[in-house]
Amino acid sequence: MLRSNSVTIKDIAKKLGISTSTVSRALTNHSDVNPKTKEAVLELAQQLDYQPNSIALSLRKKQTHVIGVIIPETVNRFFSKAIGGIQDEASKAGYNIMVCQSNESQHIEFNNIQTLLNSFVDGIIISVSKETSSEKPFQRIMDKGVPLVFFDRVVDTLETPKVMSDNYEAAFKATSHLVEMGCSRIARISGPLNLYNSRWRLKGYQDALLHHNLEVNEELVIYSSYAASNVREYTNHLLDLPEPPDGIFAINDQGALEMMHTIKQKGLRIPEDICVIGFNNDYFSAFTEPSLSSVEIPAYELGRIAAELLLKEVQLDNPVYEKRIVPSKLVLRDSTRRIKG
Amino acid sequence: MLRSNSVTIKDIAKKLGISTSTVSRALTNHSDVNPKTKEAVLELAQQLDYQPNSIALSLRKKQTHVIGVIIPETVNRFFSKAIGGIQDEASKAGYNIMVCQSNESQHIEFNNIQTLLNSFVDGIIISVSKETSSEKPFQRIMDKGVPLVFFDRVVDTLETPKVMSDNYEAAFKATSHLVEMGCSRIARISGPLNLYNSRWRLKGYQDALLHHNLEVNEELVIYSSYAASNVREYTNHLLDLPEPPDGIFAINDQGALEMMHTIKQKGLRIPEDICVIGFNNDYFSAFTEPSLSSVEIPAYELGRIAAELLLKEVQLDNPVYEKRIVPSKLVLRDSTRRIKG
DNA sequence: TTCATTATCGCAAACGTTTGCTTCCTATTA
DNA sequence: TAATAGGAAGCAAACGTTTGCGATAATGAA
Repeated sequence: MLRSNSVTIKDIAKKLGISTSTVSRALTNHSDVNPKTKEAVLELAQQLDYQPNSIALSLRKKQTHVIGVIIPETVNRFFSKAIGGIQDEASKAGYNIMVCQSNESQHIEFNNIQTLLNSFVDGIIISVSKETSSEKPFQRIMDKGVPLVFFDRVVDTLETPKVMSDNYEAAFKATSHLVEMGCSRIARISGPLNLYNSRWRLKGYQDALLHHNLEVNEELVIYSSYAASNVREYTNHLLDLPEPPDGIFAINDQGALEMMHTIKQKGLRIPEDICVIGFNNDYFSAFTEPSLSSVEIPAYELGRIAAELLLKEVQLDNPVYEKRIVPSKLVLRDSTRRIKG
Repeated sequence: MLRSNSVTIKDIAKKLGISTSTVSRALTNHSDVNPKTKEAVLELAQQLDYQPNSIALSLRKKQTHVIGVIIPETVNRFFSKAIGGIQDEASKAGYNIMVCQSNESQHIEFNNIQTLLNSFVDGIIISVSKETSSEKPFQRIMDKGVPLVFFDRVVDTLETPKVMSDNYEAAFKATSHLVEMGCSRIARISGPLNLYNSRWRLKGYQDALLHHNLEVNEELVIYSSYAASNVREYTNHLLDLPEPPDGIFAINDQGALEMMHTIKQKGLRIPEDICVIGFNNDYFSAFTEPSLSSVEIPAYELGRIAAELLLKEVQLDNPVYEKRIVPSKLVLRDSTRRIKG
């Protein structure tokens, strides 16, 4: 509030008996300024610890050097890693980021967008909430001429840069791996199908089964929200089936961990009786009992590339609708390591 | 860039044939404006989807409604939870947050401060890096009249609001619990001692031992950075001691998990041969084998309170140096559950 | 009718910059 | 010597608001 009045360009001008224009030009390395006065300005600026007022700059230049980021939630390790990538790339270019979380709510997500637009961010990077079904809010961003980049959870129908992992292929690989380990009844815990990712992962899972001449059994597919609340419930449901699964492709490592816990409580052995593979390769997965196989999605890289694409869009005037796919990696551990059945 | 020129107060004024002052007054609910014109302004504003330019407002009012947050790293679940608390509290008051991570580097932390000050944030919430030793940068923030609040990792010598957990008591409780479970040679993995938290946790550990008439044995204290790289190394070192520990108070759950893994590989049983207790109660800790006892620090609440204190400081003009301690909670599980003796 | 009061509104400055245009001065050239 | 070029600097507008002050008109009272 009573912010000690910081030194402005005017102070320098007054103290040097010159006009603000000249000071400005000296500071911004423009032409039309005598080397001597320029030096004097720079010296005084340094001495007075002058810092340009970025608010005034933003108003004048109509750009804030801030990019907005909307993610479902920070506590999700995948997204916090992605934020790291975004931030590193942004700060390299002199940009700051303003993070909002949608808490997986379409409504909050909409508010976030409003907030960021009102703050005049130079661009927005977003990974949509699992509720999100309408593309209107995003269309609105684009209509306003604000660069927009999707990452991971994309809205595929919009003509704007996107970066995501090879969801289909990742699921195909993971499922095929289970088959190769001798599993024939493979369950899949799927995310909500309005998410592009969930749809393609499910398709990858299904196609992998077909590719190995296995039938796709709808009773082995669980449609879960990402909330971890009912993991035990559907795990027991699967295990109590007349013909229970002998392999599980979980929604993520967190879910897989809890599933393994439930499975073991039931007296079943992993991987002998049932194989489990996760998703995202969380940091604890190497230390679980048994250690958990997983699919590694390079979250940091996803974020970094998203920022890269956005900055390209912000700085150049001609938009390029680039769609970048980053490869995933199968990380094999004990939870799927068994002699072929 | 080619941001479609949004509608301003001028547009409304022109279209209504009145001055911008009147429009402003109508919009801000000031006096001195005819109810009829006011209504007309409001209606047109709505119709044109007028959004006040927050940049111009910031310049004029000298406040940005943005609060800066500096944390060691987003991927650390403790801090991402805290961010959640900060954000929820901030947005309730119409504030946005700008997050920077120091990556545990004092140098980057300094840059972050610079960045945030240049962005004219209305206040700063910070949890210092583990490298941080100097208090100068923070003094500088305060000298500039920018409200500053520390949370969790505080610099205790500065006269500014702080919120933290009861580190001493938490460590005392955890250590005492191990003693009560029959441990007499309890190892402690400590964080770097320039951190206030680490010092007090160490003291709580030591005092608990003394309180139970056990000797404090320096060879059982490992000074670790938070980097997880050398966990296996020092775990083996401890286990290979002539008189190895029969209890471990780990630096956090992540470290504890890896330690448990190493311990089991060595053929030792948990908790029979050695008890392990962690810190922070990570979400996987209920599912490890054995499940991991831990100390729960309410990170979200810590963040929320930090924002609460900061906003109080921002909005009122007279600063209050409040120091808030939030209680921790022992979460007991199988890794310390054994018959005494 | 006249004066004072009040309601309503506009003017213009201010926040801290940038920048197109103008101005002034010096030095070069014919 | 006069014309001109060009270097160096200032003026003022602009970005979108808010707000103190003054202006105008209408209203009421005397």
